[in-house]
Amino acid sequence: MSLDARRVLIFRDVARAGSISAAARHLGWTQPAVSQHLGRLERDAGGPLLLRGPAGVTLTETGRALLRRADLIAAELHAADEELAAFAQLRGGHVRLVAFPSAAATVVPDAFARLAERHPEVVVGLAEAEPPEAMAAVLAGDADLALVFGYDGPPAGLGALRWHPLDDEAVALVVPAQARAPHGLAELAAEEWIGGCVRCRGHLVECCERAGFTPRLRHTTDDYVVVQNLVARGLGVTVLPASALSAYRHPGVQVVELAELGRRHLGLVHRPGAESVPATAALMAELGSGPQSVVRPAG
Amino acid sequence: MSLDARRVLIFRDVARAGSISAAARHLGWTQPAVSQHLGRLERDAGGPLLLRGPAGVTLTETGRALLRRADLIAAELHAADEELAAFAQLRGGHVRLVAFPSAAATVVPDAFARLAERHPEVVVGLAEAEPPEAMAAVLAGDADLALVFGYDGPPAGLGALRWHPLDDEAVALVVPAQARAPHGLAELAAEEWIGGCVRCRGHLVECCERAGFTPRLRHTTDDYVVVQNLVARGLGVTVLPASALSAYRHPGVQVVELAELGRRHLGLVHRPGAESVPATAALMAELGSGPQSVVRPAG
DNA sequence: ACGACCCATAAGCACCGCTTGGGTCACACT
DNA sequence: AGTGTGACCCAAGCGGTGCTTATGGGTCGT
Repeated sequence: MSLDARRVLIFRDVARAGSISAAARHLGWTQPAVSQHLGRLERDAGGPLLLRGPAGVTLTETGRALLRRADLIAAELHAADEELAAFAQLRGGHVRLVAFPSAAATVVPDAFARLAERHPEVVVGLAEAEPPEAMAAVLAGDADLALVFGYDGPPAGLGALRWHPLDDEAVALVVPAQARAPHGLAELAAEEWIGGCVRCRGHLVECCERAGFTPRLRHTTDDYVVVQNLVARGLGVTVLPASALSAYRHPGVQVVELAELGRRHLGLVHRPGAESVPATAALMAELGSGPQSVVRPAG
Repeated sequence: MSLDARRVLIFRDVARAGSISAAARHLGWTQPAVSQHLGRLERDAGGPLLLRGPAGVTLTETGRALLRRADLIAAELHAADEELAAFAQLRGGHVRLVAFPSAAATVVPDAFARLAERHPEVVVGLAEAEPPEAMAAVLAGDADLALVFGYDGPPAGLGALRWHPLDDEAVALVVPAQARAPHGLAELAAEEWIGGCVRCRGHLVECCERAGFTPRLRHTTDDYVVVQNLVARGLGVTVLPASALSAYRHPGVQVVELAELGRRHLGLVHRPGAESVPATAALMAELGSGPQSVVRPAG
């Protein structure tokens, strides 16, 4: 009744690949080899882990439970691998970072440059994903570190993952330059709003509802240049984090920082224990120590 | 460069046992077997993990780092083992059943009650849907089991799904009590007909066309009480399955079983392999073993 | 000095596990 | 309806992993 760790990891490959054949191709094996492993694993498990269909496999409830464990095991094994490689000093190790797009274009390259200067032997990998997906990637062992943001604290759904705060920034109201400067969100209940990315939009709606109204969302784009152009032409109002406004500021808009919009917190998410992997720790240090491109408000 | 999970766990045994020989005894192996595994693991790791001494082994710095990871992996594997054993022994697990409305109100509650008595930890879910939608739900993975019916065999559109027959019942002609008892469908070509649910209506039309005429459908309702009221008042004739007539029988109607109406087959539909998922198998057993509320005809 | 531990290495053989080559099934395409 | 494709499983074969036995070095105790 004891499971073979190797087969559990093979099962994970199958679950992630979506079919036995695809997993076999990925492993460089033939399909029956993987099939046999799964058969024995299911015999050990006492029931089917996945249902074979004409277009691949789908997990059973038992299989989904095992996959959660398998992800943890795979991630831990990978971390051990990196840690040992660093100890062996054969190479500096490998860090895989997932960052949300705007950070990937700003803070991350700086940190990568500093890391390359200080630890030239460390190899870095970068993928872009919004916070929920980024955290899922870390949880699944596909990444070591996720650069994410949350409003008024770490993002929701941390689960067993660890939160390592880096910085936080104000969120500001953006209205046309010629408009009367508002002193509260409630004054803008009648305006039309421009939404950003999914998470930003959710936060905007939340703040407005706390102020007593539901915003009428007209346009939606996550490009902060486009957003400001729309505002300058009077097509709506919006909110933007300070970093976006420091990267680009349209002359036709005015910016009003409001406490009721909360603050946007930037931070890293990782698995417990990952912070002791040298390469990961090095990247964390660079992301935390460097000159933040996130502009701190004067007050 | 990647570590073998099995060797990592063997290394953990050695570290915990304090010597290679002790770990070998614990594993039921010989000492060289463990020694060789460690050798290969250290080769993969790129450096020594433990120092061999006359009184056993002591971990190197690298080894201690690996041991921390190995403990986590072992714990996770053990947890997975227990979790899977719990599923296999039906301590927990979910089954989601989709049944057509009249069955959901009769057979299903009985089966659920028996299942709850025998396997109190199994959680069941129930949704109502007509056979085609129920089968689609199973195919889409939204349900594990569909309780459906078909005429003269399994319903059409099985596709890759499996059919598990439960029972079958006669379908009878329902005409006003004072009418002359018909001996065949063809005698009723001039009558007005009352249709039931979509599938039942389709089957009725099919049978009539096989008898040489197209029925004139006047009323349509899937309530078997209403249908019998309409028939009793001479507003039309219809067909009903035996179970509906055993649940309610209007005194003003007479019932004639006709072989040309075929039989209505009750059964379960599931995805291949699902029948051996413990929780699903348990519900299937209860649905199959219980006293059927579908009345078997005398003949 | 000798036995009792610890360990590694070498050679042999069994069996695990991957491959090859069948076959079924469902679906899409002609 | 026939055919092609891609999914899966099963059966048989064979190579290599991995366990065994056998042997030897090393360091402690007594």
